[in-house]
Amino acid sequence: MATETEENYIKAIFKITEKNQGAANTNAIAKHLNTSAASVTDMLRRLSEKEYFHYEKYKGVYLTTKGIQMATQLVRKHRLWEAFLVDKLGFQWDEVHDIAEQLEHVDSDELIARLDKFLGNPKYDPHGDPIPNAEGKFTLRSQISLLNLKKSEEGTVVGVRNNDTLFLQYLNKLCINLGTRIKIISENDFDHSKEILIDGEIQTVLSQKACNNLYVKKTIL
Amino acid sequence: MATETEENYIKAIFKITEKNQGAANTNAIAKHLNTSAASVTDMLRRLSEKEYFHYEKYKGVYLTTKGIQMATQLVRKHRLWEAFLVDKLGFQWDEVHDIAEQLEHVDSDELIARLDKFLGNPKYDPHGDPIPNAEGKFTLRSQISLLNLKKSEEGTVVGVRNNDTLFLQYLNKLCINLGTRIKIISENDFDHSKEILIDGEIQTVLSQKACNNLYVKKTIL
DNA sequence: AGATATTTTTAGACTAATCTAAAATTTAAT
DNA sequence: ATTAAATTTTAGATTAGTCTAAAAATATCT
Repeated sequence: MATETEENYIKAIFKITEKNQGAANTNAIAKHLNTSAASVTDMLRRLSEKEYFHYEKYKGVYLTTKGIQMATQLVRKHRLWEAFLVDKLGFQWDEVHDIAEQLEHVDSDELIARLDKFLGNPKYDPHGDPIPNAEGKFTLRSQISLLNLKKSEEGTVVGVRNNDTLFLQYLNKLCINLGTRIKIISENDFDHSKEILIDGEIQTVLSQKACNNLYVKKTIL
Repeated sequence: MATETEENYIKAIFKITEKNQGAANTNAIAKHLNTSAASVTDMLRRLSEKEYFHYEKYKGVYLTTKGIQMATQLVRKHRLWEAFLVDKLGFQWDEVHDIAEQLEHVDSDELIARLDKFLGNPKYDPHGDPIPNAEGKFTLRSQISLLNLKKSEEGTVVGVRNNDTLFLQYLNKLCINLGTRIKIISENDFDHSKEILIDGEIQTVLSQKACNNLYVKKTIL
């Protein structure tokens, strides 16, 4: 089991990398945890032995699969507790963060499974943020166009911007339907076209215009 | 705010003095907290500056009013969480202690007030132990579970904890009803079962689970 | 009362997490 | 391409909580 401090470091790194798209640097983590850069370096050096993340001196840090799993479960716990505090105890949505911050460190899988069920397996917390399931999967609520999906990210098709027949026929030919999984293999900076993988099988290229027309729910993990 | 460790020391001292009627000694605290006597001495010396208790070398320790208040609030929090885990999340009464042990350290008076209300201001936890109110007062039980009846003590059945059909049928078979007198003949330290005498006639053995489920009014002898 | 056993405390050391100040490295700018 | 600025790391210290082994105090038993 990880200590509370360790869990907070993992969560901070997760949040920073989620936002910044790239390694989390020492100063950002220090600011996030309200501690000194020296402390962070120290902690990263010791914690990196536990393989939650990759750490290279002066190069910042990014989570391993193990680290991402841990962070996702923490997010799940945090958001379930927030849902409990608002839905059951009648707190306002802006009063619950600090309490959930404490509750999320309580260690019991059984507790979280039962809490989830008690709340009716909610998909979103009181802030509208998605609650990961026990396996760590969750979809972003707001659908985004494929334009906003970055390299190596994945999403599920949920719709199109407009029902242009030609576009729908085009999608058909590519075997892209509602529910189809799409992964971004690479992005072309010149014309903003994207190389994509359809349902883990077919590989093709979509133009910027096509990407803009296609809505997906982003898959985390 | 006290650290989690500090809170655990206060609670241990409270429980020991509650039982032993007198100062809590070093060894007892060490055993209770599963730590060494040396660590306890060390902790007592440092903690006594915070005026939660009086400490004199070699003489043991007893709580001040401040310490008793703190301990009582911890007990309140612990028992409210246990009630939540059993009544709302469907845990068994014997599964909740370790989880409540973690939850009780979450720091928010507002949270506890709302939890209390949400549970319907319960007077007793799932083990039949009384829950102190926000001011630290709690009602003495006139009814206690058979668990708390010691060897050679006697009581009259006044109720059951929950109306589990199987349990009621079981009681029926043993000729145990409201008003039945029960005397404890012996206690088994291994599995906490008790040998009992029913209405001065029938002798049998009740498991810990059965004892916990059966409420009696203790007969003053 | 004196010897023995038990309990408690001290001494010294360890780990996790933190700090400040100084040194090293990377990034940005002229 | 140097220099300046920002970032990151090291060095050395601190605090809370813990440990073992040894010393000191108290309790127990003839």
